[in-house]
Amino acid sequence: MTSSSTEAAGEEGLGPRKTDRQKQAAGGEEGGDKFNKVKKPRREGERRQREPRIAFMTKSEVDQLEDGYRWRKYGQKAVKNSPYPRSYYRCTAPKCNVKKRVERSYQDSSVVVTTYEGQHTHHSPANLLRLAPPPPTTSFRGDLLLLHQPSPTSGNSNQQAEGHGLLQDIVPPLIHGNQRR
DNA sequence: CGCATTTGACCAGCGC
DNA sequence: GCGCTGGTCAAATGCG
Repeated sequence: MTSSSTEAAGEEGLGPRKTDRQKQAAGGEEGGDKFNKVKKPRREGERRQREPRIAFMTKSEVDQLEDGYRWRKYGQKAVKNSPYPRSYYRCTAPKCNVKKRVERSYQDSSVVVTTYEGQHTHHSPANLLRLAPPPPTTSFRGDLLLLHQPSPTSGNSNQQAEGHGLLQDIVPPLIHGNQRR
């Protein structure tokens, strides 16, 4: 976190999101418009949309990889490339717009592809708890495969070093196989 | 009671 | 121009 920071900057956005979705299944007489645009009005600042997407494979049987942060599942969709559905997680922190995308490998059901988007702006709850439970036998961290991120920007060679030190930045060294729930 | 999860619906972008 | 996929939100429900 000292330098790097790609660009992120963040702050902004998340403003005009009042558009009430209000499903048509409510009450009944709504008349007028049935639904307003309720999607991402990302329009301001054309110089955006370049967050560091880090995708890496992790050999694990559970989707909820305890990386030290609390994730709230906000969606699930089935992709065509995989017979398994893809789960979308988001950091529970209000100021943390970090998103996580968990998908199972279509070849190895024991391997899940986790794609992190953004960086945490707060400390991990696990750190505050100071939990230090020694994992008994779970050693899924042994297999970590870095995936490359294709750069859509044509003409601009955007293929910099792959992850490397970046991984340690997004993955805190605090992983305990303690699963609640 | 609170929080996390689940499911459905809708939109936006891209491809053909 | 239309279709499809992917992505996100919103409300409801269940469990602790």
